[in-house]
Amino acid sequence: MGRRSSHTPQQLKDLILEAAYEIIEVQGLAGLSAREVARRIGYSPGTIYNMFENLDDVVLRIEARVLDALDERLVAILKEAGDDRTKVQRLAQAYLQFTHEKPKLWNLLFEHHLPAGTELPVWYQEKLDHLLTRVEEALTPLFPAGSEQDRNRAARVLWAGVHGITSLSTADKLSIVSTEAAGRLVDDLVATYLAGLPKN
Amino acid sequence: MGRRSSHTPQQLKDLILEAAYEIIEVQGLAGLSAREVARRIGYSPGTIYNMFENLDDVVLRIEARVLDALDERLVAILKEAGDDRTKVQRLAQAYLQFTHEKPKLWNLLFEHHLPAGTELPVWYQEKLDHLLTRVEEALTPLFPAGSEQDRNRAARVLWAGVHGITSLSTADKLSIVSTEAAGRLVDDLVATYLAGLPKN
DNA sequence: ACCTGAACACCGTTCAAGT
DNA sequence: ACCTGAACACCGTTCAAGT
Repeated sequence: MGRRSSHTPQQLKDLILEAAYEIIEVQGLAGLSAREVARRIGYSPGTIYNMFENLDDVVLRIEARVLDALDERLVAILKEAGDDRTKVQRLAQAYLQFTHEKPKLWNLLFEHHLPAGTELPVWYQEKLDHLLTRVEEALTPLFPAGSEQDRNRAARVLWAGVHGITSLSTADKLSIVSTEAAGRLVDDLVATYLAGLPKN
Repeated sequence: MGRRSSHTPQQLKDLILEAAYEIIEVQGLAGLSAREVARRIGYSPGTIYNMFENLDDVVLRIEARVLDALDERLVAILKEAGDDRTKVQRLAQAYLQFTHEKPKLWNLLFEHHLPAGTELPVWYQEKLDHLLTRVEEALTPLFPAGSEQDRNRAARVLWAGVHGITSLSTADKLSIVSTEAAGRLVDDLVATYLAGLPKN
């Protein structure tokens, strides 16, 4: 059939991504389908495949938006004035808050798996590395010069630790009842871990 | 149609669970379908629904087996003699090792979501609580009497922290390269966190 | 050139009907 | 009583054909 296009390719891509974003935000990855996206934007399913390689490609671009949104928040905190340890605490709390605000979108990053044999794109790994860099930055004043390796290990441990708390708490798998309780665990992790670092 | 049953109901249930376990172990949750299970055991798809409520019910029972298998390992470690802090380290390493041995089965616990509005069954929550109890047990000698609340918070923080490291490392989202590197992060988390606890 | 929509190969789940 | 398998309402993805 075919009809005269009423959208530029770029507009069409954005339309698709917006629709996918909304579906995931409300219903999670399980609610997403190419056919549902097509229905919402008033195009046929085939159109999705004219604009993107496949559904995984669409999902990966939503993930990119989520990673960028979190990065913005972390950057804003790093710009604030404040005590070094407090800044690390704020980063951790910002992560927790972000995941509790948009749990389905955040969960997407861990629910979604590429088919076996497919690797995450390089730009995706770079975005992850970038987030880790924000934590490393905040930790720099707490480590003596030349101990980048220790600092980077600490950044990974704290990052993963906060991730574990948020992940188990949003999944209701930590036998805690509230977001506040999760916040206390995050505070405790950061405070106690930092207190346990070798003095310098 | 219908044919004379060649299996007792219990045998049939076990057959279904075994088939589902194998599919998930090799292909992950994405590879599981009621039709594929039926094919493997030589019954029709409808039979799955005679024996279980639905596919989620089957998956939940696989999850139960996984949780039980981890619990067994933790119990074995608690029975060993050894330094208190070392025991906590061993528990954490056992968790890491378990998740790296059976990554798809372990991932199941976090990939699988019940439909909106459905809650995890009570027995599932109890199994989770039970695992947490193992960590609390190992931490008891490290806390003064009467500080159960602090101890339980520490157990949750360590549990979630180790979970975060294993989860991000098996998903390749921590910019680390090896299981050994993940092991070092786990050691560092436990050692540094325990070192940072208020002295008693 | 752009977009469609039928087609293919799948799903989960139900339930009337057959042995 | 037990089990089937057709039926319903979905999927992702492709690609010949229509405008």
